[in-house]
Amino acid sequence: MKNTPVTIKAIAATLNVSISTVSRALRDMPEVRAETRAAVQRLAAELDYQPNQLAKNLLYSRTRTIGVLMPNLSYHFYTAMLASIEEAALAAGYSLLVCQSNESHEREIINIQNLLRGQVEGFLLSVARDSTDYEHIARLTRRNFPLVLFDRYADEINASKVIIDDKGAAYRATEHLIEQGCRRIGFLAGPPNLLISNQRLLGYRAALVQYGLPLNDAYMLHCDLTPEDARTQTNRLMNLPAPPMACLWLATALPTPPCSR
Amino acid sequence: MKNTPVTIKAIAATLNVSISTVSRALRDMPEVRAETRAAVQRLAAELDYQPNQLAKNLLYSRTRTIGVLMPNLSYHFYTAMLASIEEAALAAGYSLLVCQSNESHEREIINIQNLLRGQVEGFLLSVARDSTDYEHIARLTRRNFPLVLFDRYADEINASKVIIDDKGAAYRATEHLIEQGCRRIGFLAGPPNLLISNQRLLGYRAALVQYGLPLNDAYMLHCDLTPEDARTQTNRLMNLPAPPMACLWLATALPTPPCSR
DNA sequence: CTGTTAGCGCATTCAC
DNA sequence: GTGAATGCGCTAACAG
Repeated sequence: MKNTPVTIKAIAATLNVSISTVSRALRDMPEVRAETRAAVQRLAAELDYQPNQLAKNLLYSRTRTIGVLMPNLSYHFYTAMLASIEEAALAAGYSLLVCQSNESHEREIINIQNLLRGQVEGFLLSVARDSTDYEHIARLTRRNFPLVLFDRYADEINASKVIIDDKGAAYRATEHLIEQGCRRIGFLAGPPNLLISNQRLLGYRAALVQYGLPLNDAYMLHCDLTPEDARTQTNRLMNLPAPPMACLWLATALPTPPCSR
Repeated sequence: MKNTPVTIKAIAATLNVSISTVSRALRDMPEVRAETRAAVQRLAAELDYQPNQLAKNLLYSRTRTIGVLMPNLSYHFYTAMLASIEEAALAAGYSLLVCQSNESHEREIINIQNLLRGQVEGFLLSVARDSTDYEHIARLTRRNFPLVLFDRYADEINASKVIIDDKGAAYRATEHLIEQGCRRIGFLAGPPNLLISNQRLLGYRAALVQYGLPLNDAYMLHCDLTPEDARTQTNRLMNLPAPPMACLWLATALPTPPCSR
């Protein structure tokens, strides 16, 4: 059960050298006689010695672990992000402590606590749908704790952010539809308390205004990111007396719709 | 930058008590005078004292962390599993170190190394598509390292397994199609070196035999789990002179097909 | 009720 | 070249 009973001390004892010599030999330090080093390394290999990372962690106060907090991994967007994050982390010799908030504010708080307890060196996080206040995150930034937000963010949070130009992108997408000849364009936005929803909505509205099209509230619906609600809201749009000729979705935030083919 | 400069020792110093008293007070041990405990706890709260988990880890040789190795999180099946695993882990006070092998044998080996280094207390893993030998996993079981396989397994691996009756399920599914009147049934199996692929294939074949239907090799294709190959193999089936009237997929292992609606 | 000591496994001074 | 001693932060005997 015990993972690694074989310690540096044990090696030192059987070889009749000191602990520090073993430590040095194992790390190929120059000031160690070749024969001694060889002997130590041979025995270490034989015993399948594994340095105790826990001890090193304490000594260096480092864990080489990054906490990742995702709203929901059933959105393919986040899964794809996770794959990339993992690749970069692996290349840098880091591991990932991964949690999902399931879009819940409370879960987000609990998870942050939990990750902190696991002594992550920093956080990557995308805020949950149901998070409205950000005190739990502010606590991190006040401590100057390494933190990067991605995709979903909030102006109140003073941290590095990896985001897109939500407003501009929505503007250009809307513009494209207008240029294709669409005059009635629907917009299925994400939850109203998510900043990216509103930014995109702004872009959409700006484009309509710019092109002299009417702003019709019936064409702008919010969706709470569940497949059910996505369906409900879509139906509401399509059942309008004059249904939209095209519709923009907050695609990255929507769960992959069940595929019926 | 330093996460927790405030240690138990610092508190002890400012309060003029011993380190152990602080330790005891903080953990609500009975043998501490009420006033002392109150004073300690007040100061600790004020300073936002956080016990150094690294030190505890070393002391107890425990990390409360479980390693999870998934073939690929873009398969919705694994994402769903991860959500459940996480829930159970959280409830038990554990964190998850998550890795993806991306179906690669080498990545699987590297990830196991990596997770071990992160000092996980045990593993949950589903073998990668490209893993043919299992020496890297045997190394774990030989050490008696806590390990549970799920979904994908191998007979050579001597560990607890959370799996389904692949053969029986495929048998019943095939039987169902036969009862619906299908006489030509296709079977799109997973990669040949995945045991679950073969188990399901066995069930399919057994059902055909049982019902006196011919075994036609042209109806049994392997698919390497990429969307591209899934499409290719499906086309091969459908372009047969007498294409199958129905087809069984190794659904859990296939990536969610891009949804075009 | 409280303080002192020892030790988790390792790296790192500082001596010799 | 090598060894003895110190400490990372904390808990657990063992005294008082």
